[in-house]
Amino acid sequence: MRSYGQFCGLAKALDVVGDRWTLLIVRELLLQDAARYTDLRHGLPGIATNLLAERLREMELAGLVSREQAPPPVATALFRLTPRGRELEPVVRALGAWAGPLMRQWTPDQAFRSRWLALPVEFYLTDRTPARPPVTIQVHTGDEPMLIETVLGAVKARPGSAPDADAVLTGPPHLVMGLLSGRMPLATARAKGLHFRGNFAAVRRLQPKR
Amino acid sequence: MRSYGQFCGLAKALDVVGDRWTLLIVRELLLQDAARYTDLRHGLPGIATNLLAERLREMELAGLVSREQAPPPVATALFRLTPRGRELEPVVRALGAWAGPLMRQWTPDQAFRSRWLALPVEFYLTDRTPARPPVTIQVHTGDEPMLIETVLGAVKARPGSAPDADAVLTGPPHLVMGLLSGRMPLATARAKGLHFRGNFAAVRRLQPKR
DNA sequence: CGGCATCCACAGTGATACTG
DNA sequence: CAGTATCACTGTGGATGCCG
Repeated sequence: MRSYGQFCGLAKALDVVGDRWTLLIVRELLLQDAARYTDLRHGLPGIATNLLAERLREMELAGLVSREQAPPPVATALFRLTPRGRELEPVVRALGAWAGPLMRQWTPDQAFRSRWLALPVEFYLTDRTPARPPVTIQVHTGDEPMLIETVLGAVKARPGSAPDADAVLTGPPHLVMGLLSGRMPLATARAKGLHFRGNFAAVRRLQPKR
Repeated sequence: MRSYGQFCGLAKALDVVGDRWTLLIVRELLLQDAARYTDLRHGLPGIATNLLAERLREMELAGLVSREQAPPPVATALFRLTPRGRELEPVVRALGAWAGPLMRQWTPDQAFRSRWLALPVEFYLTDRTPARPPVTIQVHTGDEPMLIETVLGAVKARPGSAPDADAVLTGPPHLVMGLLSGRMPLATARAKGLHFRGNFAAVRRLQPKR
C-alpha cells in the first residue's frame, strides 16, 4: 500500500496494517498461534492465494510475522505472530468491540468459522461467579465444534467436543452469540431457531465485562 | 470497498472503516469537532478531492458522519462525527499507541500538522502533580502554534499562543514529542536541533500514562 | 473560495490456472 | 501443500474543470 506520508501515529500504523486482509491475518494468528499456509487460507474465506502470499511476505518484512520451517514430521512452513505482531491485539479488540452492533444479523452468504467465536468470547465475556466449579458449554455452529469453558474467572474457547458438557448450543452463529452474551433471552433464541439442551445456569455464568 | 463477507466483528468493522482514508477522516473530526470540506482537505495532505467527497458520502451513509448546513455568516457545510462515529476513538487510540515506536524519526518529506499533536498528548500524557498550579507550554512546530495545558490532571492541546507560557518548544515534531513524552533528555533534544526556552519543570510535569 | 465531478494513468485486487 | 503466473477488473491519486 502506498504510504500516507504523514507524521501521525494513526497514519503510520495504517501504513503498516491498513492493507486489505492484513488485520484479518493477524486475527487468524492470534487465534491459531502457529498456522500453515493452508490453515490461513481456510480461516480467510475469500482471500486470493496470491494476496495471502504477498501479505505474508510484507508482514514478515514489517516484523509482524515470522516464518519457520517445521520439523520433518510436518515439514511445512509455520507462520506465527512476532511479539510486535501480538501487540496488535488491542487494535483487533477495539475494532471488534465497535462492531458489536453489526453482529446481530447473519445470512448464510456470510462465511463463518467456529474459531472466530473465541475472540468475542475471550475479549468481552467473564465468569459471573468464578468461585463456583467451572462449567463447559458445547457449541455446534460453523465448521467445527467448539468448547467454551470458565477458567479462573476468565472464559476460554477452543475447538473440541465434550460429551459431558453442562450445556449444548446448536444453531446459527448470531443466535449463539446473542445467547452467550446474555443479550438475547433463551425463548427468543429458541424461537429463531437455536437448539438448546442442558443446564441454562451454565450459560448465565457468562456476563459481558464491565 | 468490497465486503469481506465474513461474520466476524473485525471483518465487519473493516467493511465499514477499512477503506483508505476513512480512519484519517475520523481523526480529523475527532480533532476538529466540526470541520468544513476545506479544513478536512488541509488536515489530510495527499488526499484526492474526489476521494474525500466520496468517503464523506460513504461515511454519512454508514452513520459515522453528519453533514449540516452552517448558518448564513458561514453558509457552508459542516461535517461532524455522529456518536457512533465518535465511538471509533478507542480504535484510533489503539492504532496510535501501537505506532509509538514508529514515531521516532521524522523527515521533511513527511507531512505534519500541529493539531495532530493533540492525539498523543491527550491520549497518553498525564499531569504528574495535578494539585500544583496548572502549566502552559507553547509549541512551535508544523503549520500553526499550539498550546499544551494541564487541566485537572489531564493534559489538553489546542491551537493558540500564550506570551506568558511557562515553556516554549521550537523544532521538528519528533523532537517535540520525544521531549514531551519524557523519552528524550533535554540535552539530546537540544543537540538534535530543538530550541527550548523557559522552565523545564513545566515539561517534567507531563508523564506517560501507566 | 468551497465543494465537488470528470478524466486518465496506474497500482492493487481477485478469480483461475498452473507448478515444484 | 505452498505457493507463482496471468489477466480482467476496480480503486487511487493527480490534474483539471465547473458552478454557486
